[in-house]
Amino acid sequence: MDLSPVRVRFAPSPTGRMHLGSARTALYCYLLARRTGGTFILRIEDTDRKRYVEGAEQELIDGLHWLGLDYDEGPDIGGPYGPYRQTERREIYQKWADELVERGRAFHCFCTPERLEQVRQEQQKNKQNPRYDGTCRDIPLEEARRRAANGEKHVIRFKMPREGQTKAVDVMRGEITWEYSQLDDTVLLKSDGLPTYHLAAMVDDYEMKVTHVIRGSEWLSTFPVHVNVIRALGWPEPVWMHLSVFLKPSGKGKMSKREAAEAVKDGHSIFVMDLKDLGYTPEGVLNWIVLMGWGVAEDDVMSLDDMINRFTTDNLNPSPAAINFAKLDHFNGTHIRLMQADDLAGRIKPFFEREGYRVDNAKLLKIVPLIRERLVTLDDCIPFAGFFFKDDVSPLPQDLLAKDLSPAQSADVARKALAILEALPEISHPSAEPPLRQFVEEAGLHPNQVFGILRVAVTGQKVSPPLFESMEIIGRETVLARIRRAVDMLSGL
RNA sequence: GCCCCCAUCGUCUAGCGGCCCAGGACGGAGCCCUCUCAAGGCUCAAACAGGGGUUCGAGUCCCCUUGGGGGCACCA
Repeated sequence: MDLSPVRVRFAPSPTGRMHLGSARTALYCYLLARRTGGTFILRIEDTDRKRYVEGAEQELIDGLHWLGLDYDEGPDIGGPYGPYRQTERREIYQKWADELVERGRAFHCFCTPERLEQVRQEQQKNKQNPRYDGTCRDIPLEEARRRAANGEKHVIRFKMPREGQTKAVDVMRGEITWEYSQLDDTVLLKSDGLPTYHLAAMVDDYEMKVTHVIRGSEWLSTFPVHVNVIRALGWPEPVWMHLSVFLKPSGKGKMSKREAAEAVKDGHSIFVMDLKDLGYTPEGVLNWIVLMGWGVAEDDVMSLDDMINRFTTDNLNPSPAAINFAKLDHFNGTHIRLMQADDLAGRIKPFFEREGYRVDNAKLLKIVPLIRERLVTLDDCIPFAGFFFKDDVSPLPQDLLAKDLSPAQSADVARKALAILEALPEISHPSAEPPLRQFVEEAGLHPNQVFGILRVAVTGQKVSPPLFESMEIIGRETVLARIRRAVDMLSGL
């Protein structure tokens, strides 16, 4: 791979929520830019005002920031080639559309949408490929300009050659060939004066000196249109990469709305900002998506910096990839375990607060080592450690029963353990474990029978962080009070 | 229907003609550790879609078939 500095852009349209596919495209753009010491640009492709969604641009920006994919030029921070929002660049597209018309490579088309729709249906009925029928293709330029000047509604279409073939190179796939007979006179400028993607993106990439285009493979079919527009204008061609699509977990087809909803049901989502709320970390998400379409032989746990150092366009994978949420869970848990205690504490604190707990930082820092290797997502801190911040716990009586022991026997065990702990001036891991273990042994019980009762008594739950460490954090008086209460409950069974 | 793309374990992938009776990771199974749940360690099962070529030799190159995906808008 050539390592000279690139200029790449992530160019989403603000028409919906930021999903995994966008995130991966952005990530690869970012990696290539950072790897080569190049520039990463954010450009908003908002030329479709019908599909424009309020707030979508902000979610895109938030998503990139959350993931840590900082861009060097963009709508909110500016840059030398702005503006970076296409609706703010209309005159530029106008100018180049005119240039194409001037060069005889584009033409005014006055056909109404209704007529075109009719033609399309006719063609389909006759089993022909739907395509522009060329009605306005040969209107003399002066006449066309006169009609346009008179305010007649029109679009500008690219005048695609009628015969022969055209070729273009995608780095992942090599050379691709199309017959011109299969290509259409694509609309470049809409009747509202705004450009379509096919013009806008090419113009902006040229004006913004983009050297490498990384985009989704849904653009592969219009790829020949794009290279023809660029060549008609005599512009230098960027390096092209069309990333594979993400398939739903079953591998059968693209992620659908229904599928997306299904994912949410079991705690997952294909939307970046949902993942944040669900307790996923940028590290986990990034590590997960970077490996979908780009493979490494070994050592697949990577930080963003690792990815930058290792990324290369040489082994990008063109085949579609099925989304596998189990793998996200794995990477998320792995990165959580890799975090420094204070870092992790800072990240789970908002999740406790979201549940309404008042969080003491010093206490939180003591809890982190106890739960770190148990968290798959950050919000798992609630089931594992929520009780640390509760004034009281409410164990289920039947949960207090030890395996193979009657209520009376369980109560007896609890009473004896209580006595042992009451004899201690303070309850800590080192002070509490030896005498309790000794008791277990002398009583001929299984450790779990004794510790299980205490766990439920003290934490209120059957699954918890390690018992002695937990008791130490909770504190002697509270621990004793809770065990006394458990003794009472057991006696009443 | 037409055009284009893709094809290695269930999934994500390594492999760019001999280093591969195919490596890693997730998931699965088993064992160990163990106060619960995890984490961790060890072990196992699991793939080159099929058929033709090319070559001394093919997962790797070519063709066909099959399967999958994307697209066929005044949407991106």
